[in-house]
Amino acid sequence: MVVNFGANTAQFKETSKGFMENTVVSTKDKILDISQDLIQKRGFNAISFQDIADLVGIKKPSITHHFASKEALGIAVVQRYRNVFSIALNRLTNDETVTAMQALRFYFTPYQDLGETGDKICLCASLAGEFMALPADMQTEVAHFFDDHLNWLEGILAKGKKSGEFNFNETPKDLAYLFIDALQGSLIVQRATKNFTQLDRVIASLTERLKS
Amino acid sequence: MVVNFGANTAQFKETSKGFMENTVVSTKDKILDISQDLIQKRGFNAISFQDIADLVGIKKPSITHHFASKEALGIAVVQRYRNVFSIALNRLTNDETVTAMQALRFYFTPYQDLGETGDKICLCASLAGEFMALPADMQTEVAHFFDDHLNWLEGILAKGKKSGEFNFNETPKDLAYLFIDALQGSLIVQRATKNFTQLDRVIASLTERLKS
DNA sequence: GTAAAACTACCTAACGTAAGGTAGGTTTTT
DNA sequence: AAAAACCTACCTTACGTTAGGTAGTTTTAC
Repeated sequence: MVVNFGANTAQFKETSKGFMENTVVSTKDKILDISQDLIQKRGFNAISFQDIADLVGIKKPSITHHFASKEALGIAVVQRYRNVFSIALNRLTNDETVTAMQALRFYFTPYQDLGETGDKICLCASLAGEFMALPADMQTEVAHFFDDHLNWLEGILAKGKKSGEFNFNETPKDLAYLFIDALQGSLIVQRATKNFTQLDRVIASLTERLKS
Repeated sequence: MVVNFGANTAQFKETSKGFMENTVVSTKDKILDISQDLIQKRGFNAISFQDIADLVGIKKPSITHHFASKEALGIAVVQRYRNVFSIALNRLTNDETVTAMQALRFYFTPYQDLGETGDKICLCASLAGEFMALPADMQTEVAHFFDDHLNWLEGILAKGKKSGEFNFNETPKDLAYLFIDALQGSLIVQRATKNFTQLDRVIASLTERLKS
C-alpha cells in the first residue's frame, strides 16, 4: 500500500462504478492537489486563487465554479487530508498481523517523505502556524486532525506496552504528545535550518527510547 | 532576572546619559512590540500595516517613517527577538553557579509563558510555518534563531552529561534536536487542540528521560 | 543669545497592484 | 438538448508604498 501524503501524484481514483480505473485527474482534484501543495510550502494566507489557477492551467474565476470561496477550498483540502490518514491508520489498527512497531514505522513514513521534499511540512502544521488567522471552520478541521493522530498514537503505544513490545514510563497519552510534537516540530525546524538529517535523528531518538 | 519573550512589556530603556530611567516607550518600540505580538498570533503574511497602526495609535503610512518596508520591520522584529534570547542564554552559560538542569529549566520558562497565553507561539516557529513565503533576509534570521538555540542546547546537554548530572544515550546534538522540536511543536499543536497541559507533559517527558 | 537651518515624528491624500468574488456568456461533454 | 466546465469582464476592498506637508524639537552659526 502506498499512500502519498505530501506530493500530489494521485493517478487513480475510484469511479462511481466502484472499479479502480486509470483516469484523467479531474480539475477539481487538481485544484485540491495544488492548493495542498502550496499551503504546505507557503501557508494559507500567502497563497491566492491566481497562484492556484496558474498552476492548474485555468483562469482565476473558474476556481469558484468548484469551490464557493477560499475558505470552502481550504476546508475541503484539510478534510481530504484528514481522510487519507484516517483510512490508512484505521487499516493499520484493524490488521492484527501488524505489530505496534510496524504500525509506528508506517506512521513515520509520510513525515519522512515530507522531509525529503525540503520545502514542505505537514499541511496541518502549516495551518496551525497561522491558526489565529484562519476561518473558524478551518480551525476546527485542523484541531480534529491533531486529535485524530494523538488518539491513534496513544492507542498504538498502549497496545505495544501491553504486549511487552514497548517499554516506557510515561502514560501512552503523554508519549503521544511527545511523538507528534517532535515530528511536526522537526519538519518545521529542519526546513528553516536546511539540516535535513534532523527528522531522522529525532525518529531514532523516539524509537530508541521505546526499547529501554 | 525576568525576561519577557512573549508579552510586550518593555517599560525601561537606557537613556543617552547611561542611566536607567522610567521612560515612555518610543513609538518605534511600540511598533516592534505589537508587530511581534501579532506575528506570534497570526503570522507575518496575515498582518498588515493597518492592523499594526491601529494598535499603536498612529496612521498607517507613519510606520514607514520608522521602518522602510514590511520586510525591514519583520527583520527588525526577529533580530530583537534573537538578541533577547542571546543575552539571556549567554548569561546562563557564563554563570558557573548555575547547574545544567537549572539552565534547562530556565530555558523552558519562555515556552511555558507562551503556552499560558493560549493564542501565541514562538515568533520564529510562526515564521518558520510560512517559511517559503518569507523574504530571503527574514528566512536567514529565522534559520539563525534555530541554529543559536540548537547550539546552546547541545552545549548545556553536553555539560550536564560530562558532569554526571544528566544520563542519556543519544549525542547531545541529537537530543538538542528532540528538545527544540518537541517544545516548538508542542506550542503549535496545543494552541490548535486547546489542550493546554500538553507542553507541561512534554517538558516532564523530556526532563524525566535525562535522569534514567 | 538668538535666529536660521535641519531634523523628527507624525499627518492627509493618493498611487498602482492584487486580492476574493460576481455576472453572464461561451464552449465542451454527456 | 441539457448540464457541466470554463471563459471574459468587472467589482469592491485592501494591500504596501510614495508624495508632500505641518508642526515641534534640536542643532548649528554668528
